[in-house]
Amino acid sequence: MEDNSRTARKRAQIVEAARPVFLRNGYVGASMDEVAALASVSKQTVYKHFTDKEQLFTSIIMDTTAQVEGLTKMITATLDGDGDLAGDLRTLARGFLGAILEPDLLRLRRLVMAEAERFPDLGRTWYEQGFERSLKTLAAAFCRLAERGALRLDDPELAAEHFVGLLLWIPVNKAMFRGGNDLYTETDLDRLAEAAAAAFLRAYASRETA
Amino acid sequence: MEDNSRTARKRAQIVEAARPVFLRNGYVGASMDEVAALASVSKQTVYKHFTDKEQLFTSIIMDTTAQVEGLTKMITATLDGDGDLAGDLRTLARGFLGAILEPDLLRLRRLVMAEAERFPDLGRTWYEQGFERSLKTLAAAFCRLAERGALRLDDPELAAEHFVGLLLWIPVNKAMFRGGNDLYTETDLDRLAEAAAAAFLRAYASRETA
DNA sequence: GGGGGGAACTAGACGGTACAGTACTGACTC
DNA sequence: GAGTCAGTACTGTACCGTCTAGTTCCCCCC
Repeated sequence: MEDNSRTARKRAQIVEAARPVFLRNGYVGASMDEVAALASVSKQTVYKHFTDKEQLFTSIIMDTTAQVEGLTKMITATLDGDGDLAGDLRTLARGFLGAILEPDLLRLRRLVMAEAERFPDLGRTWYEQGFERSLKTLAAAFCRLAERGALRLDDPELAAEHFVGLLLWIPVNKAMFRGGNDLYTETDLDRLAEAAAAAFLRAYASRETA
Repeated sequence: MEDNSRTARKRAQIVEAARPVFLRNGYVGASMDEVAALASVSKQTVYKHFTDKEQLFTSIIMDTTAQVEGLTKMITATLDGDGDLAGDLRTLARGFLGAILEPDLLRLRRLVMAEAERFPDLGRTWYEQGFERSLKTLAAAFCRLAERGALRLDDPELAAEHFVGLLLWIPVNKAMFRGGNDLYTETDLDRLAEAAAAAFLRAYASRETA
């Protein structure tokens, strides 16, 4: 499965080292010398694996889109049970918050957005692979809930968009504009999740369950 | 009122020229030589008005917080009438979308977020002056509506956060990750505003008006 | 009204630094 | 022993902030 040849190992070293360098300093601010030094690799080796800085950057960012798997699993695991809908939505919301406020993911978001004009394909792909894919998974789960009569919705995708909007707009913006990660306590996050789930249910629960 | 002395004029020239340079290239990518050239001003003059690149940057970003006035006026002008609430909310939502998807404002958001770790004060101030202030204005307007019996809400600020979350999370993220400004047609925006206003009313309208 | 003094300005060179990408050498690995 | 790698020097470029020298503008006073 995983290629353990020397070439592959060196390449992995470079990628691992380059990620934090780009995350910390941005594309322009990142130095290839620092990448090589941090990877314990010579610059020649870096340029053997990646033609130039640009290609190294895009490779690293594109690799991160695989992390979405975690979110999609969380969605189906939480919503496809038989528990009470309100509790499940709260749990899912809380999980979303925890995942998306992870400091490294925030840095990645900042970086991709900052370079969205310099690397349009990068931004578009990241949005589609990360953002839209989890939205579609959520919409599908809502669809199943609607078929069981728990939700009332004409447009599952719109409902999914509204769910994440209610939940994430405020905390993500606050976190994106403030460097620190001590913005919210655990109970703050619980409260945010609770409020978003409740508002969502008022807007989208079928009448008999309310 | 406005200072027309040579000093003030030169300073204005520099600021006007520097804004697009920073917006286009980011903080690290922006060149002071380019700023001076674009302002038709010598570098000496630039450094007479601003001690260094950092101070020029923060001055420019801080200046933009004044633009919030437009949003707050829009809020009170739209919601403090006697018209039907649903229509007013739709109008307000549509206005928000138009304003926040302005390409230069998007670039500014990208820039401030990208530099939020390098300039923590900048990000925090921008968030508080721009973001929280309009949220508070909106919450106050909702409060007045609740007192007239049109809305049912325990926490006006939470309701305001939910309103903008429903409305903005999806289109703003899409726009931030994709460079182009041809993302949405006018009718797309109308539809987004309509859907957000409707969902908000389902969650927050008092029962008798539903 | 018209000089005159002084601050503000232009133009460009310069020092110091940092960086992308290349080239070379000697050592290690398979 | 052949290819790959570390270490490092090197080239060319870009940029910040300073400096010098000469010019223009503004304002006050006669």
